[in-house]
Amino acid sequence: MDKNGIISSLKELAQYLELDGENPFKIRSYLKAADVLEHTKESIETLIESGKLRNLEGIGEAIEKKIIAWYHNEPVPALERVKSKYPASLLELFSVQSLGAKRIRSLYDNLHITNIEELYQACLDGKVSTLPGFNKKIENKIIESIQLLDQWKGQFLISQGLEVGQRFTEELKNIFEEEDIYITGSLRRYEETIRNINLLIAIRDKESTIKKLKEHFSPNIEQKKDSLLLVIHQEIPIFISLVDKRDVGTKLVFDTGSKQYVDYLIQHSASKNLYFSSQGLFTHDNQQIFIDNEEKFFNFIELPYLPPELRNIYNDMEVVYKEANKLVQFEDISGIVHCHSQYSDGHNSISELAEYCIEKGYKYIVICDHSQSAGYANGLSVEDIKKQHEEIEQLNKQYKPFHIFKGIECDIKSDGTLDYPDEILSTFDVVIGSIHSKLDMDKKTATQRLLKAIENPYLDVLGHLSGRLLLSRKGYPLDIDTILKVCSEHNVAIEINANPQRLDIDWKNIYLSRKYDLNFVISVDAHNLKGIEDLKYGVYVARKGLLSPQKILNCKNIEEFQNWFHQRT
DNA sequence: GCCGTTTTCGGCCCGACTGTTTTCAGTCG
Repeated sequence: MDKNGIISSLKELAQYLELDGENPFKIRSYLKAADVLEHTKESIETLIESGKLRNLEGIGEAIEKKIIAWYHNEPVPALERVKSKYPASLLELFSVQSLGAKRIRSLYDNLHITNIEELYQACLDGKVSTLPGFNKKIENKIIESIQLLDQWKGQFLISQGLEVGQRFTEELKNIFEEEDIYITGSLRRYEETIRNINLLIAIRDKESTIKKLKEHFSPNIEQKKDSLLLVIHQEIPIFISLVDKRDVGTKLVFDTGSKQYVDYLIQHSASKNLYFSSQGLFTHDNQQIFIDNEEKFFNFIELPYLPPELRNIYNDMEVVYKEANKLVQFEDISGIVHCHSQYSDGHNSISELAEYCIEKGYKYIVICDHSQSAGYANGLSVEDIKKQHEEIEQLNKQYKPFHIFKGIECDIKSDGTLDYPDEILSTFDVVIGSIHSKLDMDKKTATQRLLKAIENPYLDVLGHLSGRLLLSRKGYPLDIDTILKVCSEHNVAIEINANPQRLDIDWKNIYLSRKYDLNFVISVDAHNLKGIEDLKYGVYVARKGLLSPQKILNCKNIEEFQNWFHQRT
């Protein structure tokens, strides 16, 4: 079993034990071990062979033994025992909101519910609300949560898609040395979530390509009319289409989409007496025009080239074409904002984070740990803040000219106040305000809560605006237009949270906010070094929202960045 | 189950919220 398999097994064991009513601390130690393993750079082979597994904090004798057994594909008695007691499908229920181990156990014992479908039916029949520990409200919440899960079923985060897509593309490149392979579809457009991975192979000879694909991926391959469908077990469905090398430009445009944008191109082509379809581009007398790159295609139909991430339908396409080459690029980013350190729930020290940023060529970093009321995330006490600021001042001498800014991700409490008194807030260079608690609000309450926070002169940046977690939690309802308007009046910047689970503020709202004079920060919300690499997702969100680098604070150099925050206070 | 230690067992993260609880259990972040 590989590392990911072992991590999943540890989490699975923890869930089974929770169902079984085990000691919560024992359960937590399995989860902690899974977490430690997940954040260890070293491979599982190295850890086991060098005997270093036990050196990891949270892995003792018992867990080490289990990991080694899984590694050698041997059964682990503790897991086998609990597995035999409950149907595996029961674990699905942990993904339903309002359900924890106690309630799941009650559903299983009393109503013999073993999966989400049975649970949904039992809720519709009104059976769930009659159980002790449940009621009508909880029953309705469960129904709503299952409906959302159903809506998200079969979807994946962009980060998951890219990982699988890139890995698979490399694999294909080894098989097809001569052909060019492209990622297309929603993955190439950097949509927040995707349903499948679309690849395009530019081929010389169709028959031999299909033969090769079948040889390598049989029996997981299905041939469709003019494409091939590959289903890799437990991963994301992969569609592969093939195109004559001479026509790769046209096909790339068609396969990249979006559907609405391609429809727009079809109409536009028709106005030029050209016919554009999945088969290619044709003249009015059905002569195919072969085009071997995208720029030439756009040239031919007399439209400006549009980068894939912008291929959507906007209210005003003229603006999109006009702005397309002025948009922020990855290279424009000077500093990394919103990193959690070991002071709260991050995995790395401030110096590790800083050194990583120096190595990557960034000029500064803003450390933003959680504030005091975020107990679950080890939020910083006033004492911790003093200690952290002293450490940062020390490190700043050492790392000069690189600069570490003193930031905080300060909780916006349920009444809209911030989590520290003014005299503490004034000690930070950057205050990002975010909501982490009491997410179940109506639109008016949520809007008022944020407006109150925005009016606080110490709030510099409004963090992950909607509170959504893609494919797992809807954001709270908000009067977004009012919030953005008031932010511009108070000169509060908006965070573009680049964590692929969030991508919050939504790019569509960035586009709609063009009428206001707003500044943005592309922040990583990183909890480890790898999280800093999420920056790219934020850059794509900003580009989709048509932002230029002038609107993005962390495109500024150290002095300009510092000045912007200082002139606010 | 892990850790640290006063070496062999006690502490481990917890506060807010929700429901109908009239003092607590379960879930969530």
